[in-house]
Amino acid sequence: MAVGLKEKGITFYDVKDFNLEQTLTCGQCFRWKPNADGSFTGVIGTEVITAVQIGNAVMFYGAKAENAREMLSEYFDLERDYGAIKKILSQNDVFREAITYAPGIHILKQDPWETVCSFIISQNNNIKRIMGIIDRLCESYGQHIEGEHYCFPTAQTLSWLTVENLQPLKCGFRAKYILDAARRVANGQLILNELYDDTLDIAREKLMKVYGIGNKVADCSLLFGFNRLECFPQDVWIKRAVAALFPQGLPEYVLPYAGIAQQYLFHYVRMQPQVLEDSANPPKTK
DNA sequence: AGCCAGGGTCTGC
DNA sequence: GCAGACCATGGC
Repeated sequence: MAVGLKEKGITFYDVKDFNLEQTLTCGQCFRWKPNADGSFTGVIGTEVITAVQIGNAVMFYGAKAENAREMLSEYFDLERDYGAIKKILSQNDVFREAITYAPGIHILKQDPWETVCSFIISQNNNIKRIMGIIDRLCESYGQHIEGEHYCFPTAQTLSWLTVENLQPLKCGFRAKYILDAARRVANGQLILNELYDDTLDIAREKLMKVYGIGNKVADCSLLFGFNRLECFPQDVWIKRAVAALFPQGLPEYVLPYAGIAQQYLFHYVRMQPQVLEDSANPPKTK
């Protein structure tokens, strides 16, 4: 059983436009695991959290911090009016379909360093394997919390390592990228907290000084780690979707929420790839 | 068995 | 500026 019966939880009643499962399995995070009872367990910062949704109520167990409620609300972006945003995006038929498929996706606000490091690992990789590498990274170099749960290793910790130290993780050519990012963060060449206040162009530029961070990883970091909702990361799936479904580009009214729109679209085309089977753009994959 | 994956860098035009 | 080779590894 994932949750002790006597453990006190934090409950958000009457959440709207939110689905825990959709949010945690749509490909924006890599450390939440489903339990047999329908709940999910993951680590936020230094705390092991188990979350469960019953209708419009979401309960979180395991949070010990004083400001846990606030922290959880921020992490899951529970205050934002997604209904209003979905209404705007739904003016477009494609986004309306994507939203209908998974209307409960929220953009998480994850730890910046964890997000940067995780999306470096994500490059030219598949989600299953990304999760395995990150598990091994945390188990090898993250602070132990309890049971099988570990913190994400700090940049300072990783900055001391060599590619040989990372070899058992099987992260391949990405090892040197992880180390460059860790060293830049540890020695102050890259100050992640600055990126909250920077313009998008400056923030991107700073991230892309890291060996191994290009446009896409920078945008994923800013979207999922800094809540920069106007970022529109383009991986292979989104590029395919844009080519097939938005040959003229995105509608203007989407741009302020392009990141949210992107996540609905990403999940939709990955789960329903047949929507990309357009006679004008025959997909390469059979 | 062979193509693909939430890409980026480097080289050569 | 752009195309193509190359990078590690394993999921499917």
